[in-house]
Amino acid sequence: MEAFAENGYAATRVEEVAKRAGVSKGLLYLYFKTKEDLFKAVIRNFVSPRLDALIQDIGNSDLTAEEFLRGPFLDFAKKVPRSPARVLARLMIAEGPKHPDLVAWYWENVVSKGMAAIRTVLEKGVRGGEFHRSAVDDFPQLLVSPVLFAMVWTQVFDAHDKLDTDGLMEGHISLVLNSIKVDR
Amino acid sequence: MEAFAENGYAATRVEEVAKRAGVSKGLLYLYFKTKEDLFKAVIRNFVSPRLDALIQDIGNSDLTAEEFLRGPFLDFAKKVPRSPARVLARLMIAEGPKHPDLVAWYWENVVSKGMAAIRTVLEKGVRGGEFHRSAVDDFPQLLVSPVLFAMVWTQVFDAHDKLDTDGLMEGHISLVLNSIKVDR
DNA sequence: TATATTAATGACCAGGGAGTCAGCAAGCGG
DNA sequence: CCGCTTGCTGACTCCCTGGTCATTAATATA
Repeated sequence: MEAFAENGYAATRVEEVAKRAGVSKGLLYLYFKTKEDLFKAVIRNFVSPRLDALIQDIGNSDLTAEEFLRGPFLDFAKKVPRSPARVLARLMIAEGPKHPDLVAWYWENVVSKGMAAIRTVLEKGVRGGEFHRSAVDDFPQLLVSPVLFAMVWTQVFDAHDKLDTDGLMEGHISLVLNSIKVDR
Repeated sequence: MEAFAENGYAATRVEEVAKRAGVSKGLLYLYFKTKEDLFKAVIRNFVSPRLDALIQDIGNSDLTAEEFLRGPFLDFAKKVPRSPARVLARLMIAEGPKHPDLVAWYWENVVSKGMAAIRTVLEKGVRGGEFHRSAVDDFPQLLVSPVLFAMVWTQVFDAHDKLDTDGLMEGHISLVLNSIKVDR
């Protein structure tokens, strides 16, 4: 994963992967048919455990929708943009279009589930009278877009302008809540 | 640009670029010292004219801050995610870390200027009593993050879930305005 | 200890691509 | 018409890397 993250798929040498793993190139070809196979396996093995941990982390709590957004969701949003997971985002963006089945897998196992989870929370907020109906109901992506943005920014522009990702996320959540909360 | 956009830097053959340009590989090496040189020139030549056009487009009008966001800014935000410019974003994300001087140039000529422009508009809104002070003043990135998000989404996940980018942008702007506008 | 089976190595090969360069073509000046 | 300059070509070289496979090491079995 480190190797692919640093150099991208095409520029990464299989031998380099082998070296970092402390094995010979030949061994990799005993376990993976091709370089592409290896790549896909690397991605999947990177994602799966983290995904499980995340689902566990967020869990099914009895929080209100706002508490959920200010709590577990904000925690997640603060953590991810500086975690190793951000390189995954860059890889998926860069290499995705060339590996459609990998994207399909990622879609099914990560993105669509995440989206569904967010929809559920928002729906709960609306039904419970906490939130107005608003654009985020139709476009839950609006809740996550700063997360992706921060992941990208920290990898591309950090040297030129270090982004306070925690502040960004807090600002984002408060901005959104301020817009959708039913005021009493 | 097409070639690099399709395959990424490493997987693009210089000969392929030459073929699409209708010249020989040798000629490219008369004008560009190396493949990397060629790549940087391609990016710069792609960005520059569009940037000029954009600046012209937005211009200095006498719109209120809200009118500006609902007008020229929203137009821009709707147009970009499905324009050829989106492949540029993918390329910068994918290849940026390997070409620091290209990122530096892009930062100076595009990103920092864009950010400054947004700050100016928000500042005007606040000073004119249209807007509250809010998180977007500290993090103007929050205004653009859905644009980047949409550019990425349309290139990676369109096959699985076609995103209504226009709707997303309209929703975003109304959400933000709803949050920061001073109500009368 | 001897033998069979499984795990792992790394030298090797074939294909491909970045970069070079001798030479061809086309305009230009006399 | 002829030399001269400039623009351009594509065959060639050399290196690199994905993938193979004969060989060796380690482990299990008898």
